[in-house]
Amino acid sequence: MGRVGLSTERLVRAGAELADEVGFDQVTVSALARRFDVKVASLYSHVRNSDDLRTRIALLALAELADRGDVALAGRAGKDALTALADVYRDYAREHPGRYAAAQLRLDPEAAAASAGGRHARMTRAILRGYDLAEPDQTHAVRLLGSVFHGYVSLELGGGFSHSAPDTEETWTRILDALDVLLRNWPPER
Amino acid sequence: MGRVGLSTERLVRAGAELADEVGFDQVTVSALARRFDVKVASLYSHVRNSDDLRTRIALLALAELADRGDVALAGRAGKDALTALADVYRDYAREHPGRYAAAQLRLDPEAAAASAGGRHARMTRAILRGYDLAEPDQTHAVRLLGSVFHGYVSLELGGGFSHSAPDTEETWTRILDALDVLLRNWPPER
DNA sequence: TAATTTGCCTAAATGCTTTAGGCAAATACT
DNA sequence: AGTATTTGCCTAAAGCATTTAGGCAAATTA
Repeated sequence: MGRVGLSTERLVRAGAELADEVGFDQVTVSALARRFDVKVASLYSHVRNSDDLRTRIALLALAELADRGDVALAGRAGKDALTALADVYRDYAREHPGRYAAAQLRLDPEAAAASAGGRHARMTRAILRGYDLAEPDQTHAVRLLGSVFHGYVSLELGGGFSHSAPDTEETWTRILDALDVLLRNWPPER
Repeated sequence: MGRVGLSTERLVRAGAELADEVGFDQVTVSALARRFDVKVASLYSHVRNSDDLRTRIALLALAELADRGDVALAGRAGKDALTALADVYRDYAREHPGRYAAAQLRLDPEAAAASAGGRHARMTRAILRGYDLAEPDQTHAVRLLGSVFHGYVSLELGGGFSHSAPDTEETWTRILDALDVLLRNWPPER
């Protein structure tokens, strides 16, 4: 009967933890209510609906990722920076698979604008300052890096590379080596 | 009253169409029943449950993709083959976004074994025959290609590259150019 | 201390999932 | 053809998630 002390903040945080434990698509208003030992309807004062909850978890994940990226990039350049940011994504996905899945949620334009999406784009661009790429090649490269990071991480997480030699650790470092080489020798438009 | 002529085959096919129209996660046994103008329970004779339905849609998508890949690769090698297979994935995802999302479904080991997953791996390896890569570099390269294809396609589909110049068409061809160069100059282990 | 706001509640409607059991149409057998 | 069996879709019902409306009591403010 006493008050548990709910708030949008706490719900989103707990929702993120729940996502990491049982998967983002298992994050439900009901499950969250159970976790707080509170009736379902009580959550609807703090969160508009199920969709709103998920969107907020996505925004949290994007912000956390961007924060980690900032830290990782500080004082680094070139391949050092490339590896650091790549590892941020990969490590985050492995530590927080549910949050990482949330970060992939397709956001409506309003939420997207309020998200840390811009910070992510800027971080990737910052890496490319260590390489000699003029526009529009820089944008092409930003998109390639985004594709590789996201693609590799989500395939690895989904078990796409499982139980096959060589181990994924080795592949990851070799892919980063290869990207570094590629960025230093970006082919001119033919 | 009369019989509509349901079958697992037809349900899965209709489910795939539904996925393309409203999104894979909106594919529900109920929605499918509505589409056939049949009571929900009737579907349970043809499909074990909701999960079974989704898994079957995923297997269909993987098989269709592999079929397209086979056709595209026939008679091609080197960069030609690389571009052809890459376009298969990208085009399929744009024509059938719901099926493509389904193909990303995490399958249980049994379903995975019965899936066309192996064909996909073989196709990518076939491309690499046009380049000079020995193991374990070949596996690293297979994983890189998988990451780029999947990563790019899903980011583009999710609107990750939207409303920004240059257009994604241009980026796609430049990324394939870059991959071709990279595969021809794969950096040795250092 | 009284007034107001806030936090969680009960109640109820709607919709998806799944199981159990039934009847009639289609198919196979004599 | 007539009978037996299988198959296809049905009704019924229980369980759980989502969402809204309205209420009471604790916390906050005046």
